[in-house]
Amino acid sequence: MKTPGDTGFAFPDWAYKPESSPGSRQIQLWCFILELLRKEEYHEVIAWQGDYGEFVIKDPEEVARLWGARKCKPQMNYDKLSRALRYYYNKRILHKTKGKRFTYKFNFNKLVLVNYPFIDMGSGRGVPQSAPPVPTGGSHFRFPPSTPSEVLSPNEDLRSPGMFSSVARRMGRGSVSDCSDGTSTNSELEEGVGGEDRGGVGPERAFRGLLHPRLSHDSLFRAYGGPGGLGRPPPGHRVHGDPMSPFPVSPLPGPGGLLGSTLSPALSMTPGSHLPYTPSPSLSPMLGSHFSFNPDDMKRYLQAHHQSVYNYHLSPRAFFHYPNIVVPQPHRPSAAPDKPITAHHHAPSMPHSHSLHHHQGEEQHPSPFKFKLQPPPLGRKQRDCSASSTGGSSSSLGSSYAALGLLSNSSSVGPPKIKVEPVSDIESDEEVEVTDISEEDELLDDYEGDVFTPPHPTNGTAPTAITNLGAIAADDLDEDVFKTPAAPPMGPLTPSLLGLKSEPGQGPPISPGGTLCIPLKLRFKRRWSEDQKMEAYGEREEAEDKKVRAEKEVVEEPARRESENGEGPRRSPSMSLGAPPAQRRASSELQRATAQLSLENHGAC
DNA sequence: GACGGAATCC
DNA sequence: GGATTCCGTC
Repeated sequence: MKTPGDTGFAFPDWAYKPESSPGSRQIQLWCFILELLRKEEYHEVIAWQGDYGEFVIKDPEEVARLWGARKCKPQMNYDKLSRALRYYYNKRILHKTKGKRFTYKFNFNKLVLVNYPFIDMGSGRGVPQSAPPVPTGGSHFRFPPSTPSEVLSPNEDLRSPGMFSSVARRMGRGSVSDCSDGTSTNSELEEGVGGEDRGGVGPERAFRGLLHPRLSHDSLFRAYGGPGGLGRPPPGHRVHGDPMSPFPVSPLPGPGGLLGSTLSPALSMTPGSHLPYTPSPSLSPMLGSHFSFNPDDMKRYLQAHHQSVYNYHLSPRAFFHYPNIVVPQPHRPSAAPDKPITAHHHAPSMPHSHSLHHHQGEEQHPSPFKFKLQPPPLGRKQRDCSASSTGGSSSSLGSSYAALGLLSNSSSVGPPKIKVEPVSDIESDEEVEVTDISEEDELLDDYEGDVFTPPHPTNGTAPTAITNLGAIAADDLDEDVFKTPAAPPMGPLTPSLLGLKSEPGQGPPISPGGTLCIPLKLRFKRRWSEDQKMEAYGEREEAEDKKVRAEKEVVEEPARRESENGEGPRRSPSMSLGAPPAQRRASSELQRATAQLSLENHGAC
């Protein structure tokens, strides 16, 4: 019923490129699907419906026929087509909306990667897709006060179609990442939770969270189109409270969808997955700024998002990898190892979450790494196997931990196949992909008692230039984001924070070395050698940590299980910060500079 | 209906 | 690599 055009479902143009690329005669299925979704004439066959990015195939056989026609496969049928669609699950381009027949959901986040390969995600490490592992599955997280959602009155007609379409396009431009992958994950969560849990951090909040507090509905409306704009909902379109919607307020862009199109398709399709961090004011600036799905804006957004996510203690998985940018590796608190780890899930505790630990050897915790046993998405056969093999858990544990020592080759462990993944490690796309989403969700809860330890730069992405985004987040976001409810248009997470150009009105950050007015590049140079030393030291430390940690885990795990609820050595009290403010600041400087250089380099492409 | 393995095609 | 085809299973 709804199409991007008539509902404000403003997906970026690239998402609708018929053949993806001019010379490509081999249209991909997802492109074809989008194509159909975009066309009014096929609304009776396939249409957007439900959650953002979600669509329902109303006439499976017809869609299959059309697909077959396009591919010159007259024998095509829904069974085959659906098989192709299922292959997208692992690729995280698409996922199934459970419980709804013929209903799938796009994960545009992934598609962004596909269409923006220039955005170096770090050799295969894609967007932590959807599932930016939300610390507590969304139900425990609480926005910091003064989030846009609180600023915007529920009565304000943010759902105005006109506004949506236009605002959406604007905002959407700024929401490329999602981190979501969470999309999938959260999608699962959503269904599992049945919507109740979304009350506090529901889609509405999520979407509202994208609006800058300062941008009233009116201003947005005026600024971005107003009535009659793209996205005017066609008659009969779902509106607020539509029973068809799984949400109190349809997250769908355009018709009834609160800020629907506001979200970029690239952004997690699942509001719930964003909630934990979407509200970050860091995204707000994007609203008013000129952001579009062009490389530069995309990169800016990604960075902002990256940091934003980090600021919200999301799993490292939720991070993109940028060239020369390596996520920090929070060190576990050496001082308060027993500290309840749940605390770190709350924004207020953030200030101490991400430090430059790896630059401060003395502050480092013996091991920044944490490992989490994660059952792999068992195939039917595998499931059978594991099911029949009792005690698989323990045995797998053993083997898993054995694999731990390998770290980079956990998959090589023999059966029982239980994936051992360093919680802190940014998985490669493939790794993420093989992880069963639903299981991930379940694991998210586990994370609650755990700590998301940022990945270690073992991915081969320009290990030399370490840009500690986490530090930035901890350094700046913590200080600014939550302190300035009524931030100016450019908000707390300004370009400078993102390692971009410094805003004229915003003096460059003061660095320890009194580099206040020194250009980023110069500051960068000045810091370079110094940081190199620190990094070298830090990396050695980390390598050691990992090693020791892995060994330690292997040894301790059995004991820990035995002691059941004992106060055994927790794997992670981590989110402490080990770096002195001054050093964090210094590193932050470096990161900014690096980020900028990185952007500049890419911008030149 | 949905899933996913396996073989195969292009 | 991205389907397509077939098929067993749930």
